[in-house]
Amino acid sequence: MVTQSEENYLKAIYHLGKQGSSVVNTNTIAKKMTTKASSVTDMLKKLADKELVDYKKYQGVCLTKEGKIVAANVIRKHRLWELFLVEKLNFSWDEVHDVAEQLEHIKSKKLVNELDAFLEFPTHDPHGDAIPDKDGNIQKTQKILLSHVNENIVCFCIGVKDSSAKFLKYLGKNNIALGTEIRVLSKESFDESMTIKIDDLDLMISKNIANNIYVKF
Amino acid sequence: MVTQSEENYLKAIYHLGKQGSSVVNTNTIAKKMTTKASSVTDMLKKLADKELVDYKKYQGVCLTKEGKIVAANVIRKHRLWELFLVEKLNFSWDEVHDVAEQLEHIKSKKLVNELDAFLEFPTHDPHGDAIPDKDGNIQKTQKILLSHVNENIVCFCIGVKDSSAKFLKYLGKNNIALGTEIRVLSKESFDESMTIKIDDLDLMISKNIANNIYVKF
DNA sequence: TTATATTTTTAGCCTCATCTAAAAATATAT
DNA sequence: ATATATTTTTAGATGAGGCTAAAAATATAA
Repeated sequence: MVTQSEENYLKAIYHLGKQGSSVVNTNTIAKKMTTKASSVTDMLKKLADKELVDYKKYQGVCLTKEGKIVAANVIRKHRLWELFLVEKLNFSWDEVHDVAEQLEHIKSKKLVNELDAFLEFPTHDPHGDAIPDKDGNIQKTQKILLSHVNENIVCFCIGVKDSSAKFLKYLGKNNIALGTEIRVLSKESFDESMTIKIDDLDLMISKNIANNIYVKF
Repeated sequence: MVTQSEENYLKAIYHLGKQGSSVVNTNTIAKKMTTKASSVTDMLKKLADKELVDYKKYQGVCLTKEGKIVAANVIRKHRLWELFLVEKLNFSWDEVHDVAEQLEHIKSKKLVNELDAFLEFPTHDPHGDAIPDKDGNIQKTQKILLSHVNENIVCFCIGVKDSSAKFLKYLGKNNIALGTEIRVLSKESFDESMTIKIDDLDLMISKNIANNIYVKF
């Protein structure tokens, strides 16, 4: 049995390394999880005993095959629940995270599969992140930062890098959601701010904003 | 903060006394929760400190007003989730319990209220038990055991006393569900078995079965 | 009413996940 | 290369929730 806490560590390692394949440091994990390095060390030992991570003292960790499957499954559940909350229960995309953090730990194969079917086998969550399939495989799409799009090009919002409630609220206020069409009108080379058109409305955004929106063509 | 374990104890006390108002013994709780009496005593002290129960050493416990609200809220969540699983995710009524035991502990006011609305403000769960409202008030309906119904009377299944998977499976096999019309054809005074008609099919049931089905007229 | 049985509580110990403080290993800078 | 800084691990403690075994309170029976 994998505990809730163990699942959270596996998820963090998965997110910090590329799908958990590259080595992640103790301190990095501690920061991500707002806990102490000593607590991380303890947990890494436990996860290593269970063969969910490859861990060498002082050398960092990465996930084993089994560890990746567990992590991907937790993330799958998290993202399915997020979508459920937004699509069926009127949550806005900045409200879903805390609840999904709880729901992702519910243990029931049937529940996940039925939820998946109920949502008609979605591929992406409300933030544009891909939902891993039953086997933990995750579909990669060509994501480009809005800040890298040239003048007079039309693109579509497919996700965000910063998914803090504050940023999501800002996007909501300016009618930027998943699928929203964005035309880059002009780029200011001085401060790298840009003017974009959304629903026939012009909007000036800073470099910082443009750097946190993923788009595709 | 009320922990998951505390919620489970409150729920047990609620179920064992009439809505937690009557005094419940340590051993009774221990049996219900398949734990040891000593563990129960420890928890009762903790709950008493938090003013969720009224507890006097050796004299048993009952819930305080606050304790009742917490318990009713957990039960409300449990029953809403059960209904969700059956109505939206194709669970059968003998499959829902374990998952609902997990889901009932998810903390989010918005989630419960939206789920309630999504299910169109239901009053009863898939086993026929009333769902407490937001304030913890529970609607009582006139429940009669099928075994007490007289010959030639028509009634409707509104719930079960025994909600074990085994019993629920038996009912499913014989097409007895919530709302099913049941006509009592004859009662055998010798062993108190009865013959009933369901969907034009005659069925012989033992006293034990008839004693675990609630009906109304 | 005294002895016996049952129930409940106490005392002490265990595991899990966390912490602090100190020690050990590794990395960086002069 | 040696001293200093940083990172990581170890050692020992804590609180929650559970356990066993023994003691204390209550209930039952002779």
